[in-house]
Amino acid sequence: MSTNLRHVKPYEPHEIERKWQRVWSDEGTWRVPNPGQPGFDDSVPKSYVLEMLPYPSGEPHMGHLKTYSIGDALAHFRRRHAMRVIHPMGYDAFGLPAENHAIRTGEHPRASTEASIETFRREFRSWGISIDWSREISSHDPDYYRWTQWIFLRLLERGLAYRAEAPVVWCPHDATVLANEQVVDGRCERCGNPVESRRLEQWFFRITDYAQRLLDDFDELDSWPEHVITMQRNWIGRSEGAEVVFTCEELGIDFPVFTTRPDTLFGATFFVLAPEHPELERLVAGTDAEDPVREYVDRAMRAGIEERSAEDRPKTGVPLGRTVINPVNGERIPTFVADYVLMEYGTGAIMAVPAHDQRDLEFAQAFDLPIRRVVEPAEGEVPDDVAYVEHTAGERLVDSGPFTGMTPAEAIPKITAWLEEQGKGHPAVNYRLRDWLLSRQRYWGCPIPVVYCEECGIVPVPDDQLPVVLPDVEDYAPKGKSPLAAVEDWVATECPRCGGPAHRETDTMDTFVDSSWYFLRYLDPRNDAAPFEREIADHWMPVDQYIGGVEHAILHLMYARFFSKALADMGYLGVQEPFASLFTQGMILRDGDKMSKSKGNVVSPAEYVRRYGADTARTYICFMGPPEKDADWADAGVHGVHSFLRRVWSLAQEVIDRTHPSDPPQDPEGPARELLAKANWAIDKATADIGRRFHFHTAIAALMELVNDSYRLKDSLYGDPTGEAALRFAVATAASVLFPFAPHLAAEVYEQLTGTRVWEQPWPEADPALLERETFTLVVQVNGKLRDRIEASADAPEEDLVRLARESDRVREHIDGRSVVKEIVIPGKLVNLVVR
RNA sequence: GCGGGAGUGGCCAAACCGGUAAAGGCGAUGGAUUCAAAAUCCAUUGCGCGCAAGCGCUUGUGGGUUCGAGUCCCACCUCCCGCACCA
Repeated sequence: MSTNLRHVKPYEPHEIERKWQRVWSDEGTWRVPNPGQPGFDDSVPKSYVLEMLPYPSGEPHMGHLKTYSIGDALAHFRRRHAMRVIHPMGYDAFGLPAENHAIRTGEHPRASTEASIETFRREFRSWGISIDWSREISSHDPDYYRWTQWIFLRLLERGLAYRAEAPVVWCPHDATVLANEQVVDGRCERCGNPVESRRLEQWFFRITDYAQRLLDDFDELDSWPEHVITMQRNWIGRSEGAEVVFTCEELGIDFPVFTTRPDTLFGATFFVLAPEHPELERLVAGTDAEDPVREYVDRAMRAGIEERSAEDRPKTGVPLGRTVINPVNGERIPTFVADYVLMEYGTGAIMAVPAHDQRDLEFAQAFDLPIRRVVEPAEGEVPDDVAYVEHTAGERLVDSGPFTGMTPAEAIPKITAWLEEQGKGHPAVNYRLRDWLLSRQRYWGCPIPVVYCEECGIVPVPDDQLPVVLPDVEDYAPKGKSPLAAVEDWVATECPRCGGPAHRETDTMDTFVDSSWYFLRYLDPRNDAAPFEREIADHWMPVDQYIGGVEHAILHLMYARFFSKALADMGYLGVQEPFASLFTQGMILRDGDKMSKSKGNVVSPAEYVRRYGADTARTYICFMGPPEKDADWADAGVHGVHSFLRRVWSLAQEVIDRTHPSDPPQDPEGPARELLAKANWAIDKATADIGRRFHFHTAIAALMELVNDSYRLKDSLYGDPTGEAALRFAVATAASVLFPFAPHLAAEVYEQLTGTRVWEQPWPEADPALLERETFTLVVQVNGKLRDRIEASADAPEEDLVRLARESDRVREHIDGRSVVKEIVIPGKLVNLVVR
């Protein structure tokens, strides 16, 4: 039995952490050169390990600690597997919170943001994260946003950025437009207030051009969580069907509609336009319907998007008093305006088939319109108040002219082909994805580099005049246009093309633009001739492992994919997909809840680093459970991990004190062999858990077992050279494998034991001879129930195992006269005797 | 409604290919140490019956496949996440 440790020097995390942080900082340990720079070595593979860059606000929170603890563990693990790891850091510094703070306090967003960056930088260093600080960037730095503007101009030249009037989402509280993606349940993602629909002229990126490629290229990815791919797939929302033209003869207007069910065309009994539809005015101008329609449209536009999309809302609408012609049968059907039709999906107009669409059915019932079934199931009745939309075997078209009797699957291509012959339609693919609205009527963002000239219209700012520097303003309050509009001497400029009077664009860019290419700037951060050199980018890209919160599953990740594809198409980049592998971490909770200031349950990393040291905080984060899952922060758990680290420290101090450096023993016996085998088992398990699955918690648990066994066995090992060598090896191994999680403690202990720097050592490899056991515990079952465990020789043949099993007293009791009808033998594991 | 994920001791969790369910941690109990407490070290700790050897039960519920199921199949219940009047 082990006794209390001899008196040893106590574990002083702060002293150790300060020491190693200074070494890493002074020596630039984590710097990695680019191709062409001194020290560049292409003989080992590169690995780009990247965590999502932080938005600097206040101080880092637990989520940051988790992201960077995971990423750093991986970066260290890969470095020690002979990879050149690039592991940079930067700040997503533009954004609303700093600006809202400025509105309240008058403090310039630059001042508060840079103060926060200083705090983040200091804390990241205090965590001992292995960053190549020479590559640090911030999106609000003119040296950075100059190139954001440059990329915008390239997209503009290529027609991928454009200005257009369109129905857009407006947040009255933040007084700016938003991207569709920034609306959550009809509310502004930032401030939580209901948003409205407005028709405004805005800047867009033509991401819809890339909809199909954004879907197809999921195949190119190495390892992304399936649910993230699914979320993006749903967001892009590809539907196959047909575009069909309905014509208003009286006015000679064609109305194309998109449908996934051209087989139900003969069931169309009316036609509906969205309130935002641009042809509405023309349809009703000068008719009796004009006033009621205008009133309905006004009301629909005033109602918030949240209200409009509320569930179970009764269908409303107004007849237009016009008809359109159904191209398949020449029938004139009435037209309506109704807000259940959305302008942003399809063409903003639909053919209504109440028999086969639940929404159309509800509208038809409310307005007493005919319901005509044109697809019949093979058997069974369909209730009157339910639209028949299923696709079942044996269903057939009815009352559908020449297509009657076909199955829907047959009819869809035939009807579409017929429409095409008539010039009334064609096969079509529709996407739910909308173009990315990038302009914001706010101050703290990257200025959009264009001017408006009375003669020349929209004129890009020439490259040699970039950056368009964000000027200081007096008043940050939003007034429906950007605060920049008030800076008259900045706004007034001359046209770069004709030299005449012109004014600058005063909107700024969505901050997601800044973060759509930052991972490329890290690669060539001081380049002042281009955002990055293609050769350098192609060397490091793609990001081999990207790590961040699942909240960016759609927005950031899709935008960055789009930017990469556009840059690749323009020849600036050699990869289509920026992030080969993605890992989405779970949240840190407190008492089962998200941490938030309003709940008062926020715990800050700094407090725990101060109390226990960074190694404890980081190791605890990695020990809490599988990192992809949410996990509850528990002070008792932190304490447990701290005890473990202290056990490692104290054990090492005692071992250093009582033993002498030596090589690991060659072929030990007894407890020395047992401990050596345990150390090799721990290496094997931790390597697999970290490398294959990111299951740091089980890797750390294996180290706990190794340390526990070392405590249990150490007193029987002291005094014997072989035993002491095994003990030294076990403790050095524990430190070596612990290094990715608790780098300071591990570096200190490893140096004490071996005189070398642990990060310069290759990752340990388990000795196969020591992974194999001479004996194993044979599990003996009778009829599948565990009846005995017998120590058996590892190389015993199957017959011997069966014999051992049958000879067991406990097994014989359970056979008890019955006969063994089957013997199942799993070598090295168990024998199951089936008796009857 | 559509799509995705999850349910294992008092709590967090492990069990990777169908083969000893519960490794590791927290908590709890007992002991050592201490004037005492904290800290530390050691031991016990799924539930039930039993003095004990032992026996039985146990992975949300109910079925099935199998010599053997936490793991595979079917049906259901509960919870979480994403999207949602998407034509």
